Amino acid sequence: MYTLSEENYLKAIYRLAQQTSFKITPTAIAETLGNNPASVVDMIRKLTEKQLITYDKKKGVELSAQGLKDAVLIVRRHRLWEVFLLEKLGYHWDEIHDIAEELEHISDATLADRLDKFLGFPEYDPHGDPIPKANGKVPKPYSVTLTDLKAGDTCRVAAVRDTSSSFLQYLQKLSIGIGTEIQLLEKIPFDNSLVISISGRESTTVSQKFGENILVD
Amino acid sequence: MYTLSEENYLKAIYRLAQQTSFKITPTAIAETLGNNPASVVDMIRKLTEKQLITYDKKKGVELSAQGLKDAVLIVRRHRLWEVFLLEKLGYHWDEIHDIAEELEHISDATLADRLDKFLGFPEYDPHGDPIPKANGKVPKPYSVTLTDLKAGDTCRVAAVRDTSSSFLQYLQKLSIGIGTEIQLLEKIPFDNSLVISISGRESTTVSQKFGENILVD
DNA sequence: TAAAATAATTAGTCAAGACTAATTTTATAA
DNA sequence: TTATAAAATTAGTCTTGACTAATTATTTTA
Repeated sequence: MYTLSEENYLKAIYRLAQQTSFKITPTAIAETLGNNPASVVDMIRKLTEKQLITYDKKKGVELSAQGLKDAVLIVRRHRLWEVFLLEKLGYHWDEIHDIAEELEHISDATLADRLDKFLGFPEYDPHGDPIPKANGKVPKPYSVTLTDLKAGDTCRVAAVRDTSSSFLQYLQKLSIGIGTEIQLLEKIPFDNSLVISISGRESTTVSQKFGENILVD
Repeated sequence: MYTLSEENYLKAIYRLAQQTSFKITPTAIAETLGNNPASVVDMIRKLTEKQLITYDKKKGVELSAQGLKDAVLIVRRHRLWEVFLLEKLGYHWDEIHDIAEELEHISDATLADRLDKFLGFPEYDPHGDPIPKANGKVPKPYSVTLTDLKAGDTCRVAAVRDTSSSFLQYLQKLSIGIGTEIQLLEKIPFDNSLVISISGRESTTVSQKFGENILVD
């Protein structure tokens, strides 16, 4: 299909498009991938030539129909492999992301669909992200974060935005997983820290950054 | 661990060492990988620097202890993934090799062992090749080929040497699989063709090349 | 609006890993 | 044993996808 690099750019652009409503700039892509903006400009040229994206100073980078289709497939594969690693091979929450980053590039045409069937057509991956369907349809992802709540509100954790093992290990330590009930007790105006109660237990304080990475139902 | 290329060279050298008793030359490696001998010489230098192989005009290329260990792990991963693809995802015999060529490079440290356990510690892959154990021990592969038999001998197919889909599809057409009974009726001296009876049915003639790629029990 | 800061781009470089063409070494055959 | 063929090696090139440094555009901010 494409090179590893091309696939990673497509995926990064797709993720940015999902997460933010701002236009997608070379700098934003560079930050996402940990690359130099100059390298990104090169790849933008390449992907534009292959008609996988369009780039316009005003509108930023956008996926073409084909680019979107390809990006969705990569995300589908990633999330299916995560389910496999967790459910079938017994990995933990915080271990699966990096392995799925490799597995998502396996290119066989029928692999994703076979895996999907083998796993029983799961709707969400272990981080709560929706798994794109075989037809390319993507269930609407959760979008309300803990920081969007008002003091006093109670919710359940539906998904996590950051899937790094450092974040997931922190969640583990706090006994937070998908489905955990959280009540927002207070927002500290100074730095937007959040005082929360996890599963009805005594209160804990977490940062704004933490709250922005917890998606709730 | 290593680059894709390095891993493929290690695997190719390992396979050659298993298959032939001749010394392993740059040309032989080049043929195996479909590369130019000049490229092979470059990589021999690189792998020698990394102490994964030794190279001596007299002895040819040999894997070091470390190189052997790494090569065996790659082969272990390849064969385990083949079992997974066939048994769990329902792929056919002739489809799994190429996908496993990609999957074998997934580098997580515990993946092979988890997969092994998940699959129930299989001894052989779908082509009859022995799956190296977690401790690096490799069960002795089958080594007697159809061409080694005498006219009149009967045997069972234990493994196939060539795992290309063209060969496997040919076997499919002849209704030959692992375990199939074959009797060698006659060897044609002119070109070493073999007249065989498959599962006791009427005779078929196959080439010497064919016979060399069927390992029997 | 002009100055300063930030972002985007260009130009040139580098490493990996392939290639071709040319040369040297080794093996085979007359 | 010399001539020829085959194999190995060297030298130089190419592509991919990164980089840095320098330059040009575009935003912010004073």
